[in-house]
Amino acid sequence: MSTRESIIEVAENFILERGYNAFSFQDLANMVGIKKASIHYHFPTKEDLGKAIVSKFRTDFKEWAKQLELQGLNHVEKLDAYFMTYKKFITQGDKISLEGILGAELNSLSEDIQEELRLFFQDRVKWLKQLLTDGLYTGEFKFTVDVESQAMMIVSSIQGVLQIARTNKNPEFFFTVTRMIKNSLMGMQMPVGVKL
Amino acid sequence: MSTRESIIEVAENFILERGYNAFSFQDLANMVGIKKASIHYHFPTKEDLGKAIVSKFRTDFKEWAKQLELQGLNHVEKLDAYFMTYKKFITQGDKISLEGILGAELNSLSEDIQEELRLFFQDRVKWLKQLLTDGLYTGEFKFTVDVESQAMMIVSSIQGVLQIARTNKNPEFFFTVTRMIKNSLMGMQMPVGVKL
DNA sequence: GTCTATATATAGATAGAC
DNA sequence: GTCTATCTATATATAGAC
Repeated sequence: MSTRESIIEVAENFILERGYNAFSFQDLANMVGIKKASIHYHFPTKEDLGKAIVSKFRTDFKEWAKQLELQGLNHVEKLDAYFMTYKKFITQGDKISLEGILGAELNSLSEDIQEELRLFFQDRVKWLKQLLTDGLYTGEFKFTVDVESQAMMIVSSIQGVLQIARTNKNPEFFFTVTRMIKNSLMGMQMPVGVKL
Repeated sequence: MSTRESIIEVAENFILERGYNAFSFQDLANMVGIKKASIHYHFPTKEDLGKAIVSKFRTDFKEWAKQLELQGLNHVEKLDAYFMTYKKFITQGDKISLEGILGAELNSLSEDIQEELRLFFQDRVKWLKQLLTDGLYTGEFKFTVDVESQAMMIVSSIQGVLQIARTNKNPEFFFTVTRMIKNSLMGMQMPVGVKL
């Protein structure tokens, strides 16, 4: 892995763990094992680094979606796969989603990063809307609200529960919420008495 | 209003707008109209100020809940009132919820503030669970999942949608999600074709 | 209770040697 | 591409006068 890639990886972890405003080039340098001036060689400003990371997330998501298509999954399985992309944040390290942290810090970020974040959000909503539309058509999903609202509800609750699960040190919340979303979409009722 | 109260009010706005890590005592001093050394007289450290603010939110919520009881509202109206406590974040200023921003910045906050935030979250979930339980009993609410999961779903989606609505400059998302929550709780179906 | 002045540390960033 | 050295700005925080 190139130094540039190492920097991005370390910075990405810092952002998801602590936030964009709570790590420094010095922190990066320490983790990567180079001096902080060297970080500036790869990313002249912190903003450049921030943009590169959000951009990478967009690219990675598109690649993920492309690979997913090759797996011949049904729409319920694709929904599960979508949830799984978030599961690692809560089970592997003390992280939340990129949208969650950058959306929270929004007004302290450069306009460029904000815009890239909006595009990232739109990518995901667009993908979800397509999934919901297709799943409705095949009969796998049975909800009655319009797909846009349904997609909004999904992204909102995922983003929120990741933060809430971490704050309260209870990863189980994540699974409770994703299970509810899934059951709701499939027109099923949740078994009464599920305890947290 | 005392200087101490002014400081808290200004700091509160900064936190909800930019986050805890993106405002300084100098910023506070400028807004309040005193020198930054004077801020330290009221709050020796930034952490003291942070704790005071989360603590104030807890007190305010308890007071709000107490006042609400005096108004003789039914459970659906109480739910609406709960939503309204968040509405101002999105309509009055470019803010998100305290849980949202501090939950996102969690790992950069002191353990004391984290703990106070957990208590704040628990206050709200406890209140919601009681509302849901009572509303089920009266027949105003008709959901079948356990109240704990339902409460989790509500707080998650509210927290998430506040951030998403702000990021995408679309306050309407907030109303879409709260309407869906309400309809879901009341066992109603959302009208098809609601456009965003 | 608010001020001026200052201490100390660290932030983001650049210059220039190797 | 990485380093040492340095710059400038700003952060949190304190001392002590008024």
